[in-house]
Amino acid sequence: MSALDSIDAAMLRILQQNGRISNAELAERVGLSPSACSRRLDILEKSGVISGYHAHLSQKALDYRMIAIVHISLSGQFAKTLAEFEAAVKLCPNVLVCYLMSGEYDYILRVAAKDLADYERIHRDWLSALPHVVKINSSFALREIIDRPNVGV
Amino acid sequence: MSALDSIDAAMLRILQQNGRISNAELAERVGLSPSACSRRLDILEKSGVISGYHAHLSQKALDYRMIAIVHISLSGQFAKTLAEFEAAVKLCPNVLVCYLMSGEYDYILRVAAKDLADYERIHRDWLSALPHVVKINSSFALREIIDRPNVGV
DNA sequence: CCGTCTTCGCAAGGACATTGCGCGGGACTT
DNA sequence: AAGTCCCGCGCAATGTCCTTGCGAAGACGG
Repeated sequence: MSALDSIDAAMLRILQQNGRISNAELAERVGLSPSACSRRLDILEKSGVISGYHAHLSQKALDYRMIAIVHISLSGQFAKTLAEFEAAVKLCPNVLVCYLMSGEYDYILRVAAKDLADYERIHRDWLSALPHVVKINSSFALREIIDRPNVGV
Repeated sequence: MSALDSIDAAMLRILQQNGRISNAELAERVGLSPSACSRRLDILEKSGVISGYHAHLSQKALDYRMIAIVHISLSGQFAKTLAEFEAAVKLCPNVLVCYLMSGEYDYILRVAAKDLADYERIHRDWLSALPHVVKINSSFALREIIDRPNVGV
């Protein structure tokens, strides 16, 4: 996998903001012929630099309307403890985001649920079953103020 | 704007997972002719149900590598106080996500920065300038475990 | 029972994506 | 410095796809 040059970077910047742009227009905006652009795009996709394309829906169209922010502390910071926790949390499909954090808690999770009953199920079946957890703190999003896919978009 | 039927819902579900699928294949997977599918997609986009399409990049390709989670408390919960804060926070391009929350803090923000110096600038120029703030608590993501665009993807 | 409205499928024309091919410029060797 | 290799480009062609106009079928209400 070779390094990204400035044309690749321009392509990525455009595709972050408009993932459904046609190859022809993308080529024009980065100053390439459509064929060269198509070949570069193919490389970016196959090498994994672009991991996918996704439609961004307005909140009223979403099935999963409820967002919970979950702070979790583990019983230790040993590599094995972290690895076991992370392997388990990856299996829960409702966890959209999970970061290992600095600060008071070890992990922060963003969990999507359809409603409160659905969240109760997720909490019971998934979150409570995560290994090495000593503290779980759930907060709910009352309202979404901003949800941008990328910086400055 | 009419309600979404089951075909619209199927289209949205597919487009959430593959935003660059061709109209022809999308039509086939929801059981419509390409022309009918194209017209429905046009309506979904123009009515705002689909707010955009975005390429999802692997973290190594991103300019903005550093993620900060910022908890903020305001001096009150009056509608005017919240509205003024929200109007101000929307102006900062580095704030990717902002929720009004239940729990200890009033707002939680996900902020993207290029590096620590960039974050220091954002904190100084934007976050510190937000109105009615009485407490700011920044934590940094040490490692990304999960970053899914949608449930179960 | 008829008019209207909506949404479908079909067909055509124009745009688009992709692949093979040949060229040119840079790097490296002799 | 000349030769060679190799990577990436543009061009061209072909097959596919997207879109729009058109007519028909069904739902609904007067």
